[in-house]
Amino acid sequence: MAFGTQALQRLPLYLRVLRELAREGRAYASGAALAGALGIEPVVVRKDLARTGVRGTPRVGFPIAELIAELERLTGADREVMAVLAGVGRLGSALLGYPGFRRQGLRIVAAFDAAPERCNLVLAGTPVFPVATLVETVLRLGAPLGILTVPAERAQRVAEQMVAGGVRAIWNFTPARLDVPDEVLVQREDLAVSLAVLLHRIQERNA
Amino acid sequence: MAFGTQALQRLPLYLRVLRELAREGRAYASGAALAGALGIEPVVVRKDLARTGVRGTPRVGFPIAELIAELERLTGADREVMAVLAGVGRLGSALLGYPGFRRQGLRIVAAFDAAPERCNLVLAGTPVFPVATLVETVLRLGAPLGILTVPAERAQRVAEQMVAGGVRAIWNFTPARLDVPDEVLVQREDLAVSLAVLLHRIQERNA
DNA sequence: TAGATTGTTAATCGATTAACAATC
DNA sequence: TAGATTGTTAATCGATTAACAATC
Repeated sequence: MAFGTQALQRLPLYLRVLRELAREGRAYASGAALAGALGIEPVVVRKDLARTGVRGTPRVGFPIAELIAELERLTGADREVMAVLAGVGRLGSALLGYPGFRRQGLRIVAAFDAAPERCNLVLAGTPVFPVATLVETVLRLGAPLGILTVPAERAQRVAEQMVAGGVRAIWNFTPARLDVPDEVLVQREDLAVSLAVLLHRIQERNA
Repeated sequence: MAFGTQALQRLPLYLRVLRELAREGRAYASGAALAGALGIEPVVVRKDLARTGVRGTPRVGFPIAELIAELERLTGADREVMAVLAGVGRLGSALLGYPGFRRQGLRIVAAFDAAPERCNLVLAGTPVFPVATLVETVLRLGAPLGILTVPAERAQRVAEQMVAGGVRAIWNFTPARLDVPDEVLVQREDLAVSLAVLLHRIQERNA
């Protein structure tokens, strides 16, 4: 069963609430309880959960453990994915230190930077290498995912090196549009876009 | 004319391409040129631009300067918005140093942190104060926007302090759901959600 | 006039919401 | 049996795509 982008974005939110409920010792959760915790409509929850294949019981709710397992599978949290990160600036080191990623199955196994003074360090458990060694290191490690946090003007070149190293997907935190082969999946994470949306909404609300 | 979320997210992308074209000395851009640069369909560009109210000329294209001015207005980049930031950890300092925000009209006028050793510094031009002074400082400055980059377990409390200080909107970088008055706009920026979407897509493509 | 490009209307697609039947 | 909750079908809404008319 395929999930649309919107439904997909809700899955990790359900997961978070369900883990909280599991920690409290609950075994079942109603759609209404999940909806309430997230501030969304119960029918949305029922539709989403129906598509996971996990069946609820009327008057009882959905089995939490089963839902967690299935949602972890759907969000990729049940397996480890090796990643490399290029660009150990402020944002790059913030991502290296982000504790939640590990829980979602992301293993950043190597980082790269152009500045010699940032190389041969270990940041948050991840060794930092000179960017010149990126292609060979990614090839050797076989990491399928590249995280791009370099300055925008270097983004295309480093992306190409990642592709040469064999990554199948790039998580692009730069505003640059990347020209890479079709089979390489690029997900853009653009704070400037988010800020523009936020500022527009603030304006709209003031009007 | 109201923009939906999707259309709204494309506006800053048009803006970026148009600024680039303006820098090259171009005065007009066709919808097809914009579409090509962004990898989207020309009809989407025409629809979006039609809603800005800027009219194009057949065989010529859209007037770049006029479009830029209108898109800056729609994305809030034509006015300054004062913001305060709470939580000067790795992510918080990354945001303080992000050069693009300034260009979009965001002025982070004060930052706050619970750790004394991070207070009374100036980071990327922004002074850092003890979080205990947040309410009074925000009241004094009149900043309408709060940026929340504290640990998740402190998010609710700091959000309440921001609201007490009078912010009208919160840009929430924590995974916490915030319970604030309805009139306070909350925009969530959840990297865990993005990562889940990315991992799902990687899995899907491998299947 | 011919051709390229904008602008618009209609069709399609996907997501959300409403209504209600099924089930424990 | 009654009532609460799940599951599903139909209606609505919004965004995208297709087709084509209008314009320079």
